[in-house]
Amino acid sequence: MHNSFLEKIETLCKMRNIKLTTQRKTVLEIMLTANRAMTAYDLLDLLKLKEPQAKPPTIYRALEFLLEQGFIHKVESSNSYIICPHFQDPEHISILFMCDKCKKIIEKHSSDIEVNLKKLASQSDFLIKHSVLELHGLCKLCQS
Amino acid sequence: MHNSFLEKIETLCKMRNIKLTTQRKTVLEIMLTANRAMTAYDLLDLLKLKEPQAKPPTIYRALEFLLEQGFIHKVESSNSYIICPHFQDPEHISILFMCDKCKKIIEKHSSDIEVNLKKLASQSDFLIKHSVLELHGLCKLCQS
DNA sequence: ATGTGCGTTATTATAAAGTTACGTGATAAT
DNA sequence: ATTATCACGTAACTTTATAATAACGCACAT
Repeated sequence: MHNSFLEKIETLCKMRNIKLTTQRKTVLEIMLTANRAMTAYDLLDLLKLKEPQAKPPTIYRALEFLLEQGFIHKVESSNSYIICPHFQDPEHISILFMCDKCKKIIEKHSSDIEVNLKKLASQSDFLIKHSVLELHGLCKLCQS
Repeated sequence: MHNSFLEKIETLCKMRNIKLTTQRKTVLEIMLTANRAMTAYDLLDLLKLKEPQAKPPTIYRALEFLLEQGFIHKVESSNSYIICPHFQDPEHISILFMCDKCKKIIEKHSSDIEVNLKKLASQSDFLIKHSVLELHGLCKLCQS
């Protein structure tokens, strides 16, 4: 199931010479198992099952690490966090389609949109560092 | 200066038959004067100068009203709120270019991007209700 | 004019999300 | 071995937002 995902992450960490500690790996596993966006405190509660001493900074540190490495995204409009299936491609711009009913999130990409955004930015000599593209609405199943 | 903005808002409220109360108007004035994104508590502090009894719910109620009417946007990635200069066009998708250094926000639009986003959404039969497009980086002045 | 309905405002309390500060032990680099 | 850095533990706190309920006040129907 998600073993291959974790294995790839582990390999990548070795290549980057950074430490995927047990704690960080546990948080990743929790997120993989959940397979949906979760808040920091949701994650903290689950982390506590394995590491009862965990406190808010514990989870925020792990999230910071995972965000830096591009393994997860922060979902700004719901203050939550979600696995990024495209961590191999660090420069990608992700577009999140978020169903407001069932809470499912689909990550998509579009080079057309990337090009258009960059064009729009360059018109104002704006240098893009990070993009937050979150589209709220209803998924196919939740429309009927 | 920003009188014309307020006048237009007032006219619009009359047309919609909704009440731009003194409190709500004061909040709008504060936002217009500031001319940048502000957090709810920034706004609350300034509102208190005129209305010392104001409490968190006071500002959140005003913000809720202004958001519903499309007079302001919530900036999700900084938990703040900003005037929307395009309140006349309720269906527009706004793209916010946010300078992480000087905090200035430029709102832009692109029908190309709108079309592309809708196309991408329809590929998954996703029905878009609301868009959060926030691009972080450096503005022209802050790059040098 | 008067009550009644409903939107607005007031007040208290609490929840949710995130940070700061400081210490300790492990690791690794020289 | 020594020192610098990183990861983690812990307590306290700040910031952001919502819940629950009461009181006010105007619109308008009788």
